[in-house]
Amino acid sequence: MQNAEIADALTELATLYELDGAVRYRVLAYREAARVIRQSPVSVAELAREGRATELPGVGKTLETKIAALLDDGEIPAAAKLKAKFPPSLIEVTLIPGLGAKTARRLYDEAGIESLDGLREAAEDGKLRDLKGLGERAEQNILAALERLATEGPAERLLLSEVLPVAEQLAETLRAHPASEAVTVAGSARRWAETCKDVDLIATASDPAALAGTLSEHPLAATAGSSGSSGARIVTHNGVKVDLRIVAPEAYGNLLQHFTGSKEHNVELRERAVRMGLSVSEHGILEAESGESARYATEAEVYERLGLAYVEPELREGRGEIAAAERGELPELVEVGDLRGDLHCHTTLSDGKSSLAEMAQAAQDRGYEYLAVTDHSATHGFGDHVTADDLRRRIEEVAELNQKLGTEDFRVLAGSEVNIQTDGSPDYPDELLAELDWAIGSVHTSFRISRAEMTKRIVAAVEHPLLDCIGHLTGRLIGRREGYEVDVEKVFEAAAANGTMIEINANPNRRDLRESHATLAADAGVWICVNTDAHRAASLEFIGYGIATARRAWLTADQIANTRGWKQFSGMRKRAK
DNA sequence: GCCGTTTTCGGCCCGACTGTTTTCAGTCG
Repeated sequence: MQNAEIADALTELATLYELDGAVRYRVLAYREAARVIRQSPVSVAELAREGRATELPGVGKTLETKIAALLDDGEIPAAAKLKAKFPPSLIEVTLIPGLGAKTARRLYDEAGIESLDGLREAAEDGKLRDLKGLGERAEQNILAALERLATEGPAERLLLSEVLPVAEQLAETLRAHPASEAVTVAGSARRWAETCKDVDLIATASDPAALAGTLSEHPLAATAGSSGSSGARIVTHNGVKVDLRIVAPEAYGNLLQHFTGSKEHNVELRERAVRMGLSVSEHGILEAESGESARYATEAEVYERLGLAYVEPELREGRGEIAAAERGELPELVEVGDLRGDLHCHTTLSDGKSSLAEMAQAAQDRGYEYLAVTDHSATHGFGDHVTADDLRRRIEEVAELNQKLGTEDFRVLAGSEVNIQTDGSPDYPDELLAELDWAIGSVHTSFRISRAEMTKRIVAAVEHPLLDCIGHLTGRLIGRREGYEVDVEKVFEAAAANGTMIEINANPNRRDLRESHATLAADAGVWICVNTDAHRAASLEFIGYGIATARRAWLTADQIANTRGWKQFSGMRKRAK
C-alpha cells in the first residue's frame, strides 16, 4: 500500500472523528500523522510491518496499530464503526468552503442532510435558514459553492510554472510604482513549492492606497475585489488568485515571514516561541512578561529574536529546519549560479523544437561549460525515435560543432536518452553507447509492471556500465500522473555502489526526483545531477525549478555533480572509470 | 492522539473573517 493511500485513510478517519465530535487535538493528531506519512520518502507500510512506524514524528502506538489494521484488513475498525454511525457522504459536505465538521453534523442531526444532493435540495427549499447559526446569506453561499463545484470541479492547485511568471510580472509592475518601497512574492511561490493555490504579495509603500489601486487596475486582472490602504485582491485572466498586503516598513519582516509560511513552519516557530515566553504573529513578537511588542523590518531580525539562524524560504516546511537553525546546522544550499552544465536536452533530431546549434548557443549564453544533447533512442516511437545510424551521424555532427566552436571553455557532449526496456537493457548496442560522451537511461514504456519488476528493471539499468545517469526516476507528472512504483532505496543503493548518477529533472511538470527522494539519494551517497530535459532553447531556463527541488531537499552544491567544471565532471562519469 | 528545556500528565499557534449574533462559534490560512 502506498503512503498516499495510508494518508488518505487517516485523513478520512480524522474527518469522521471530527464529525463524531472528538476533541480537536485528536483530529489534529490524525491530520498531522497523515501529512508526515504522505511526505515520507520510504514506504510506511514496510515501516509498519517492521513495527517501526512510531519512528515517524506524530505517529504513536495507537496510530501504528491502526495502520497495521488497514494493511491487514483493508480498513480501520474505528472508521468502519463511524461509517455505520452516520453516512460517510457527510464528508463531502465538510469540503464545501465555509462548512466544517461541526456544521455538517448539525445539518445531519437537525435537517437530515446526508450528502451534497441533500444539501442542495435543503438550500433551494430555503430550509437551512431555520437552523440556528445559519441564515439566508449562508444558503446563498452554499448554493454558489455547489454551483462552482458542479461547473469547475474541486479547486485545483496550479503548477508553480503557471503561477510564478504571473506573480513576478505583477510584482515588477508594483515595484515600478513611485509609491512602492518594497514588494516581495511570498507564500508557496516564494518557497518554490510544486504547486500553488494562490499568490501572496507583500509590500510596503509611501502611499499604500495608490499601490493597491495599481494592482486592481492591472491589465492581468480579470476581477478585482476590495482595494484600500491595507491591500487589494484580484483574480487574473488565467485564474490565479492574488492577494496584496501592504504594511508599515517597521513590520515588513513580520508580515513577510508570516505569509511566506508554510503553515507547518509557522506553527512550529510559534510553539517554540511560546516556550521562550514569546508570542509571534504577523504583527510582531510580543514578550508575555513585559507586555512589550517588537516589530521587525527584516525576516533575519525575526529569526534572530527567536534565537535562530535565518531559514531560506525553500526550507520552511516543518521538516526539522527550526531545530537545525537553532543548532546553527542549516546547509548552505546549492544555487542556480553554481551549475556548470546541463546534461539532458533534446533537439529537432527527436522531439525538440530547437536545432543542435541553437541549443549549444543557449547553453553558452547561460555561461555553461558543457551541454549534453540527449535525444530519444531507437524504440522511442511517436515518429521521434533516433536510429543507430542517425545517432552515429549525430556523434559526427557534435564533433564538427565542437571543432567549429573552437574553444576549451565550452563543449557539446554527444549523448542519448536511452529507453530502459522492460528487461532493464538499453535499446542501443553497447558498441554504440561506448562511442557516446554521456548516456541517460529512462523509462518511457510499460509503466504498469509490478513494483518488484520495475525495481529489478531500473537496478539493471543502474548496473549497466555505459548508462551514466538515470532520468526522471519515477515518471510522475505533478497533479496528472502518479509515478510508477519502484523501491527507490534499492535503486539508490545500487546507484551509489555503481557510480551511476541520478537526475533531478527540472521540468516543472516533473521535478523528479521529488524532494524527499533527492534527500534520500544524496544521503545514500548518490551523485545527483540537475538537468532541464529542455525541448527548446528557451527551456534551459527551467533549471530554476530543478535547483529549487534540490534546495527543498536540503542539498548543497557539493552534492550536485554538475556544479563541477568540465575537467572534474568528465572524470566523474561512470564511463570514465 | 502525541509528546517531553512544563517528561508519563497536561499541555498542544495566532489572528482575521464571516455570518450570525448583542459577545461569539466556526472556519480558514
